[in-house]
Amino acid sequence: MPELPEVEVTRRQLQPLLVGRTITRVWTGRSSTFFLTPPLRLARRLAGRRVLALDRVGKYLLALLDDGARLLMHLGMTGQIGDAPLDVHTHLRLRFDDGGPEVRFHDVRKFGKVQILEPGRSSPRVDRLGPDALGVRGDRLFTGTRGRRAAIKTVLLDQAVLAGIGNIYADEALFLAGVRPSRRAARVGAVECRRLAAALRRVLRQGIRAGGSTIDDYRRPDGSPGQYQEDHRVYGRAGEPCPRCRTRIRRVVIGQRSSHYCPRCQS
DNA sequence: CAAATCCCCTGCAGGC
DNA sequence: TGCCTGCAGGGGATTT
Repeated sequence: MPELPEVEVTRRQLQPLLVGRTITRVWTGRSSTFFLTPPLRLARRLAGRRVLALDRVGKYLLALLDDGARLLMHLGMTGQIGDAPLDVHTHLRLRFDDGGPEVRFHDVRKFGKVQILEPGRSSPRVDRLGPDALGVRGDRLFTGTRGRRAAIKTVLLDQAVLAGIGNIYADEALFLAGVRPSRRAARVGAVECRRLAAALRRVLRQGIRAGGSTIDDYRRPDGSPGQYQEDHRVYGRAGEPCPRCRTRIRRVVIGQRSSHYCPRCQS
């Protein structure tokens, strides 16, 4: 479930483990779904490279290398990078010239991805992304939802409109903004868009501060779980009382995704 | 063009 | 106890 906050927490903790260090040895697994760049080529491209920076865009991490290439990484559903477990689900291991701790990419479900982006080149995966959700403003949400007949929840999950929102933070922001997830996106007005944008920024920042949400798989680079799940107001709380009005939280499926909302507070 | 559907992958919960 | 089914979900590809 890594969404923007989980990826950002990963970026911050991973930064000192990658940036400034030179990769000496690379070990890879063989999963063809995980490696967008074939494992042997990826290993050859990484060996000897120094990492200059670690950036995030939406749910993607981008490690800038000293030859101008970039390593694109996505955590998928169950990815963990850093001091991750070493077992059959470990797909990538990086060792460094300083003899310090190795960095591992572990991913049980293999929805995660790694890919080398050669110097000056990008990827449709990145190019397609809308603006990063952490700085979203109401007007962006407003223009991004015009002409969209789909549910507002579905549009929030569209990475081309906003990059970084996933199922949890969409539900949480919609609750804070008082907007029902099933509402048609185009019917959400400018005022509500502004309120929704503020709610998104708020839940994303709160999520980062709490170290992300750990439902079952997510772990920070050091292996510790996040804490934001404790603060979830509606996500995963179907049947529990709304924290604002005590009405039972409802769970419905919207766009193949479970959605949670308060039928009284959200319209 | 938008939206709906399918698929990838694995562990786990629930039913019998 | 063990087997089977269904579900979770990010996101790309395909179909409607």
